[in-house]
Amino acid sequence: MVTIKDVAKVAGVSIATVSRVIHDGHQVGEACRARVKKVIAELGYRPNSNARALVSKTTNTLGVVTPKLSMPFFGSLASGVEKGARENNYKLLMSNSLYETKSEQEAIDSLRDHNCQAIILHSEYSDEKTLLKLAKEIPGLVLINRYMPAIANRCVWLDNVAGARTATDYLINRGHKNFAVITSIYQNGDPGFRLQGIRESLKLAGLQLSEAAIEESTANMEGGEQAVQALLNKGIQFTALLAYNDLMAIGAIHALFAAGLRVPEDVSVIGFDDLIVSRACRPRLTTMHYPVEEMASYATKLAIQLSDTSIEPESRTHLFIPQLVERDSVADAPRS
Amino acid sequence: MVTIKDVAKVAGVSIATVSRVIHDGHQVGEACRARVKKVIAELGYRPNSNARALVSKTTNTLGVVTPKLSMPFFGSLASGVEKGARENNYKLLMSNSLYETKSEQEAIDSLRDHNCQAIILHSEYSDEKTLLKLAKEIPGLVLINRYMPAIANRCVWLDNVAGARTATDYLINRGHKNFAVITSIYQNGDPGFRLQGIRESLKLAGLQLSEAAIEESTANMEGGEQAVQALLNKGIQFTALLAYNDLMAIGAIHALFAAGLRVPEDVSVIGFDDLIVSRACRPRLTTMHYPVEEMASYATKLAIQLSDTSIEPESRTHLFIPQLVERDSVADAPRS
DNA sequence: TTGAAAGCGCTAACAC
DNA sequence: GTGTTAGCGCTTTCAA
Repeated sequence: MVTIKDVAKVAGVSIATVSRVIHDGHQVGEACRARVKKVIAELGYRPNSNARALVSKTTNTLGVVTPKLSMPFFGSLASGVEKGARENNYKLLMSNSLYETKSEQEAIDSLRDHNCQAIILHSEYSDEKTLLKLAKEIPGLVLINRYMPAIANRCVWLDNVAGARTATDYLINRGHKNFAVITSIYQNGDPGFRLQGIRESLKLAGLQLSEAAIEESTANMEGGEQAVQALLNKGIQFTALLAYNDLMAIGAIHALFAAGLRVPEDVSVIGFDDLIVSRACRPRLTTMHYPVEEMASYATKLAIQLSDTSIEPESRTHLFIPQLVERDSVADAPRS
Repeated sequence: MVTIKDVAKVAGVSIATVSRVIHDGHQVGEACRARVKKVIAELGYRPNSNARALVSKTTNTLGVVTPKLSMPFFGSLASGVEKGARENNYKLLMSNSLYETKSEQEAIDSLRDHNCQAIILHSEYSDEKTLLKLAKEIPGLVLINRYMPAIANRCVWLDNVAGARTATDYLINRGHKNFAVITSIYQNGDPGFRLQGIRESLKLAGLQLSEAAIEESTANMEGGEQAVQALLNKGIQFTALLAYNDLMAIGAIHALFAAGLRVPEDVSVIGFDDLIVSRACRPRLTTMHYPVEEMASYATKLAIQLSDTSIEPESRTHLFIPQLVERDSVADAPRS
């Protein structure tokens, strides 16, 4: 490993001078700078970032904590963070929380040991108190996909209620009157907000949504399938189905076809998230676009900005609005 | 920030003693150890990993370089690495190469600056010379999804040829005689091997595969669609279609249905990779399972092992075999 | 414009 | 058992 000393020795200068030319210091003579640069190139010298971090206390390192990278949604989130990090010349430290409060905490601690200046956290289960405490301790902490009024300027989140309302209104405008909903058994966070949006829109339109027409299951394809089967078994009549997310919507489509119903001719189905799978099913899924990757890059830049405590943080909110993506799983309500 | 000095002062011992109890040193008195531990807990002391890395030259940090995290395949890869890292108590540094040789190199360099001891690299475009040089310099470097005989014991790869043969043989055994193939325009790496496997099996079975029945396109859904349209436009007759990967297979299914052909009744389609999308399409895709996540964890453990140069590396090969996953997109050849 | 030197937080000899 | 001390590679005063 070639160190700053080696460079200094070969170039015949002091290590201070080498350090200066690395930092583009203008207080170095032309000839000297050129010589040092040449030696650096020849030796292939690269500053040791640990040493640098130790003395300067600035690591240019950013951490992300997400539940599980193998889920496409979080892959996109990570990708957005990576983009933001790269553009700002930051390194990216990554840790999965596996949906557990304990490993989430461990993940965060480990990032702090590394002097991460900025942290992007996707937390569903940690309670507000923990998060608030964390936010106080780490200036560069940004929450993604969660909103807490007390630290509003450090939350990058999606208006799930508005998204669900857009989806519901769209179905209403297409003439649908009989709705069913499949959602997650865990109603805290996103699922709860989306259900709320659905309820609001339906109520405003004077439409009924009986509790029996709301089926809870796991938030994946299998869950979607089971939920629809349950709905069908109960004899619920519906021409429009709102799913908590794309995966459930796709499971629903499978179950619907299996039951001899056509999508969208008999039943219109709408998803939420706009994952890549939504273009894989047939019919292609109409859904609400969740701009995760964009939000993640945004959150990254925000976190980096906030980590510089010399800058007064703006007290603004960072809210994104999901957009409807029309594909082929929704049609006008059939004339009955 | 609380340092080892603070702990020493409060506990009334020297920093060396604190360091010893941290490292579970058995050369510390019972009472003393207990007291130090108590102080550590009270103060919430956590060792600074940069300082630690600087002096001990061991960072317990592992890096991954993949093209793009938002692609489900790489998300799974990253997830597997994360698992391996977590299990070995390593931190994970992540960098996207975006399919460019230049940023791939930058990504690797940045990992080296951080004293990563182990690196998992998914490289498609770097040439062998570069890779070989890198491997020589970094003992803990492991290549995933690429095989180079010179460093066979540091490659974790998939037998694409065998996988393609399995897929092809399966179709042959189902009575198919008229084959078509859709593959990537880039034939280096995976696509080339898979095509080779197809050719081998077909030849062995005495079946023809005209060049016209092989259509190249981009390796995604759109590409799959276009390729099938091109095949159809050319008037190619086929009852079995082998796709380079799941995404192309799904695009193919869309195009087939659009053309009034049924899958699998008229045409059987088989994919490769077994991404989550393969369960999203209808019919569900029969495909070859690529155990990325498992391979990635394996590669991670291997890299960590190799990075410890005191251990003699085994000179074995790390080859994984894809398995057939039967779902609903393949049927017996129709009687003509 | 350049160099000497202090010190970031920690580990690991080496003393006692 | 426990303390003292010399660095790890670097940045950053402070002098010259």
